[in-house]
Amino acid sequence: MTRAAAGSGTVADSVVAGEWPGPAAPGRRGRPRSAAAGPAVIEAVLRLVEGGASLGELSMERIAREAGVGKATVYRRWSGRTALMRDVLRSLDVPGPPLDGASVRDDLVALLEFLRGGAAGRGCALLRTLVGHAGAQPELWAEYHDTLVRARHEALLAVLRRGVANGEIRTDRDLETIADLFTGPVLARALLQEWHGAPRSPSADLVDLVLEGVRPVAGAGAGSTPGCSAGLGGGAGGAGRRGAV
Amino acid sequence: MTRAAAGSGTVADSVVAGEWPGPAAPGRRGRPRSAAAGPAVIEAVLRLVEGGASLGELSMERIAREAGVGKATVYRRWSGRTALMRDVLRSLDVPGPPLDGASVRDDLVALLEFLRGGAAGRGCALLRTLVGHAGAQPELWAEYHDTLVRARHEALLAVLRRGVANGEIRTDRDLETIADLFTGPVLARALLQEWHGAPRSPSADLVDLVLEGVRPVAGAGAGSTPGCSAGLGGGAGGAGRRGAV
DNA sequence: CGCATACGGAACGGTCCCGTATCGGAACCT
DNA sequence: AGGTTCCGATACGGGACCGTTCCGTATGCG
Repeated sequence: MTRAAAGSGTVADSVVAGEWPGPAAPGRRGRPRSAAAGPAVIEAVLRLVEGGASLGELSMERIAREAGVGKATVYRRWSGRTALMRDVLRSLDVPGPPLDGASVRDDLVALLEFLRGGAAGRGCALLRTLVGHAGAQPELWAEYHDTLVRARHEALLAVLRRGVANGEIRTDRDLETIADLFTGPVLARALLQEWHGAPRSPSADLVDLVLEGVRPVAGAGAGSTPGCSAGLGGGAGGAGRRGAV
Repeated sequence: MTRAAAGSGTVADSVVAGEWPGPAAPGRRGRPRSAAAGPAVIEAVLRLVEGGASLGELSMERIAREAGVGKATVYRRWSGRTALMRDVLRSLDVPGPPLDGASVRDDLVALLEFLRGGAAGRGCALLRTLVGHAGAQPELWAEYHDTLVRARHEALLAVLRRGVANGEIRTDRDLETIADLFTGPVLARALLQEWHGAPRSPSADLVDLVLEGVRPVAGAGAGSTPGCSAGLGGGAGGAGRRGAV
């Protein structure tokens, strides 16, 4: 095991070496498994997907070659392509951003910025690849959805509910629809745009624009409606905060 | 030619039979090409993609089988998979909705409704498939983008510019960002959601919410800001129109 | 009618991949 | 040292697909 683990251990850093699949018994007798081979394979998959490969082009042979690993070593750790892809997904399951709860607006900005960051690099490449194969590999998509999407969606809904309680968000619209207003533009741009140096407007602008739209209308919503023209002026930049808790 | 053209000619209806690729000379001598085979192949590709097949699973043999057509017949009309896919994309190039220009809001609703409709059926399946393979097949994605995306994006921008001229849309934000606010939620939901009976909030709600957010803020934007609390009340349903021209 | 061409079907050689097996060597435990 | 296991590499039989070519048949033009 020399050629593996050549890349900067992006994954290896976040995973305890040795906890990879397979019968890694404690009282093992012979030569122990290389701690680097597993992460090297995961990393190779991510590198290939990032390079634009679709799932169909991800042959086990190519993965092993890219990882600098024998094919048998891959099969020794994973039962097949499905099990491997599952662990690739889990390797991307990083905790979400801290939401201090001080300001709904700031939490939304943090969430969207986190989403954009995750959707920018290899996360975006994987998301695109999986979206394209969601029909062909439903359980893989379900795994992705349950592992990476659901938690963040729940976090977003929690923030939005706080906004509703504060009176910053109108109650006469479905909360899921409002959530789509925030995440939709970020996801759509990540998925569809040139995704190589694509221009990105700041998350703060997006949040401010949408917040303006989902604010309770006068004479309708429940809570206290902030002053109608209290918004920031016309200037650019992420000027004043609005409606803190 | 008996088994082809079995499906309801969804594509054949919109294409002049006989204009399909290949040396279809006018003064041809022998047996003329079947007018049904070409559309049957296109239809088969769409059917397969709609059924969840990724590009890698779209073998020429499977396409021919699905179309009830010999493989040689496919190769007689198209030089290969790339040329075939190009024509599949073009078969989906339907004209956009009529934008009467009477109301910016109504035009936006019409555009989004059209977008959602196109992104709901086979258009959505093809979009997902292509997004997944955009890295592997850049020229195919470029063809899709130029054929189907660009025109509608330009139409949307034109409507938004009218909104700017009317004073319905603030000028201190990038128009592309504002366009993303409208299209992003629709596209993201079409691409990511369960896409089998996925719940959809009406386009009108989306337009009204976003329009509220992109309205010029008091004391800043150029045009006349419509009355602050002029919006519709809290009720559900697609109530009153706002800010007609 | 007769010919030219298209048709569906089947086969070709070639390439790639799968999942398994086997190799010589290397690493680790007892 | 000896035994055991993992390592990368390579080879295997089986299968799918590619793009082409050849059938025997069907069909329309001149």
